[in-house]
Amino acid sequence: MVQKTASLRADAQRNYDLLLHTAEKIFLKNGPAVALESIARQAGVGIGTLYRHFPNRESLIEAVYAPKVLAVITKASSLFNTSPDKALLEWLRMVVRFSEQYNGFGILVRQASMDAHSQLAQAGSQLLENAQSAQLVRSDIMITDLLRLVNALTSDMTKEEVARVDTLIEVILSGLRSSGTA
Amino acid sequence: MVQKTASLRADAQRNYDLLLHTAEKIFLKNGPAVALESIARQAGVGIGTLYRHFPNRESLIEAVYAPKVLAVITKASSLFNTSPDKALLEWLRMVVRFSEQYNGFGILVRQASMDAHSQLAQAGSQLLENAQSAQLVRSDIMITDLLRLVNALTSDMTKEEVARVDTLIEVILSGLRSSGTA
DNA sequence: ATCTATTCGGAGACTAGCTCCGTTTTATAA
DNA sequence: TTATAAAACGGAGCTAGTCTCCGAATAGAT
Repeated sequence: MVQKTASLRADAQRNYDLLLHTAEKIFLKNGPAVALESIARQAGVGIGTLYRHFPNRESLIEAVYAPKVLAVITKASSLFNTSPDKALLEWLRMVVRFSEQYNGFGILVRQASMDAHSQLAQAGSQLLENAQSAQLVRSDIMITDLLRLVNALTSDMTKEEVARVDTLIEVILSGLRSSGTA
Repeated sequence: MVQKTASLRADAQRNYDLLLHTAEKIFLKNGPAVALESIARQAGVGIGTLYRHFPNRESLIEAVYAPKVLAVITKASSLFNTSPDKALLEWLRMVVRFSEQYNGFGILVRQASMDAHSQLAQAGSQLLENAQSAQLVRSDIMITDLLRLVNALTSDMTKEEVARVDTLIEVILSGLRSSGTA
């Protein structure tokens, strides 16, 4: 049960949760462009109720993906004191895994919530800076570059393309190691 | 004047051209999601006429970008007998330039026309194979990987992000040079 | 049990995609 | 020329989806 704010009325809280769970299920199955009416219907509430809790599609997407974003951010913290190259690599792998699993969530997050996206960027930039201080990654790279590459990599993929992801990450990572501007 | 097929009636040909030019202008300014009605209106024809010539959004996009795709394919041929690494690099630069200029045209093309996309892929794969034969690019890369990376790079960019493109291409290209699976 | 603030939910306004078909225009040939 | 048939036009109108508004229903406090 996810509390939206302090003290919603019981029915409101119930419907909020129902909508969130239903939306996640449907987004996963049909992508984020499904008719919002169908989410409301399947959750057993009226369309008006959906729009009261989530005034537009973005805010619903944001709410659905917030826990995932949080997980990725937490992961970054937990990796902060491990060896810089492995930390960055492992973190990027996690971002990619989420992005695969949740149908390009990185891009969704970017479109739906600048706020969530910049939190993500901030978390990652710690790891990137560590790797750069250790001379493991060229110095002219910014975290937004990495997120762009990695998110773009995984958006809108067919089954066969998913199989290529590991190779492509390797390419990117080994590209990152090269000299830089100097 | 672009002939659609042999012998259209004069008014039909005129409207076809008008729609194409108007669509290109509007896509460039407002992106490919604009209301098709607005294209018809600005071209001075009825919406029915637009749909007769272009039965859906994809076919209009495909028609608008076809000359660009052709240019990129032609470029690939013209580079075929130059030094393999430079050829591939220059070709990818051209793809990226188009993609910047035409608002992520690579991805559009992929979504709008599997056919155009696979022609693009075929043209590029010649250059890629040359580079791989010369041991300049790791052998486990496919042309679709490259197109995906490069298109991903340039889709949906803000002004500041455009400035990062050169760096990111460098990253990708230097990543491509590394060992491979062996 | 009563009352009031909160929430519900669907009717309906609005927008964009797309189709259908009566009207208009072009090309042809008499 | 003019008549005619085929081709093309274009917008009314259908569908589907987003989003709003407000009378009805409900929770929870007294």
